[in-house]
Amino acid sequence: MTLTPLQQDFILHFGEMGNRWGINRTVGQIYALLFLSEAPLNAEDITTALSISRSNTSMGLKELQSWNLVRLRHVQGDRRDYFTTPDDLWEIVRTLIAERRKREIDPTLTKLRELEMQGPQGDPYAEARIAELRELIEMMTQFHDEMNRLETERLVQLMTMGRKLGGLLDKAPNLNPFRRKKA
Amino acid sequence: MTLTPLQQDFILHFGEMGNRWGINRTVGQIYALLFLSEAPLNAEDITTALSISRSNTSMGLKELQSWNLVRLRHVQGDRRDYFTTPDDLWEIVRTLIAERRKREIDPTLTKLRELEMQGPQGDPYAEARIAELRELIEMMTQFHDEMNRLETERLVQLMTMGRKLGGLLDKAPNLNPFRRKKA
DNA sequence: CCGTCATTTCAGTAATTTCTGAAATGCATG
DNA sequence: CATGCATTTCAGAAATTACTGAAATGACGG
Repeated sequence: MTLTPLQQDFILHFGEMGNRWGINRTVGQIYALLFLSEAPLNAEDITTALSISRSNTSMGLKELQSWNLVRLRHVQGDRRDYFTTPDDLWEIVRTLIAERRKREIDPTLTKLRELEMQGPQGDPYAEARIAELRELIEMMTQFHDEMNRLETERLVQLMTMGRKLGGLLDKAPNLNPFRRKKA
Repeated sequence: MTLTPLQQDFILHFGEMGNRWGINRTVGQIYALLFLSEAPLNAEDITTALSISRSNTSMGLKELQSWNLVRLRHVQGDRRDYFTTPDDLWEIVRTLIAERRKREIDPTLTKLRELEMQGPQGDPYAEARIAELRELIEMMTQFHDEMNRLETERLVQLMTMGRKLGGLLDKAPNLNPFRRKKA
């Protein structure tokens, strides 16, 4: 496995960004390599392409699988595991959002509910703050569930509406208690 | 500064989650403490409440300021700096999204554009993949810009529409080339 | 079952990040 | 312009995370 300069550049960037994305450099690089490769790659391919140890590749792939970011494939007459990323970028985005929610949001929602279950503790401000935060997170996760239900085509329609979105909301029936707080 | 059990529990949770959110434990704890405190706190308050070093507090506050997550306040006749979090949770969410975009998305968008500027490199698959990724990120960042322009009231209206959202899109004028790909 | 090859695990090491105490800097007041 | 506080900086220590090579496990074909 030898890389083109374009691949090199892209892979190094993903490696650097890995930290910020909550994965390590190697995992970012493995993902970038798979993302740019049309054909599925096996662990040996990845190991040589990135000049890392075989065990590091194994751990990186395990991590990517735990994120549901790679797909396992098999090639006829070859017992090694091959990996790819989905062709559909929207599928990748959906996965990323779902997994980040699972890791970054859901545990906190659980904790907030747990704290509220314990009832008043004589700290009204903190209790109100926690309740408000829980409500907001619930609203956002419910919205995410709804967005997830939409077909990609609809999602793209919504996202490309631009300035028209405000106008469309005007036409919507008055569905909820938050609408028109003041006016 | 002595903490209630409720505060303790919440603060420890935010500390643990800090890693996953791309900040460290201390920064998460400082934020949690400020979030639950009605009155602004100074660095000394934070240092004693969390049993950390004064310098660690200083660095943590600097980090939170770089994220625009805390507000600096001053108290009459006291030359120390006091800190709070915004009362409005939606403002906090907007800030979080904006800052994460700045750190996690924008640099990659820049890099992708840079790679495309270099023109064809004889690797059509990788080039197509990069172009597709750039387009998707551009669509999402533009959508984010639009959402950001909406007043909170409108945002809440949109988010609480639930199942009605699909129906509303039906009523929307056909604005874009992605709509109705097949049918 | 045996041998071969692929993958995973794991203990030790390397690299990185976080935290501390001490020193330096900044800044308002008398 | 010295003094007293508040804050920041920074070098080293402590803690955590990432990576490697070697050994263990698994899985298939003969």
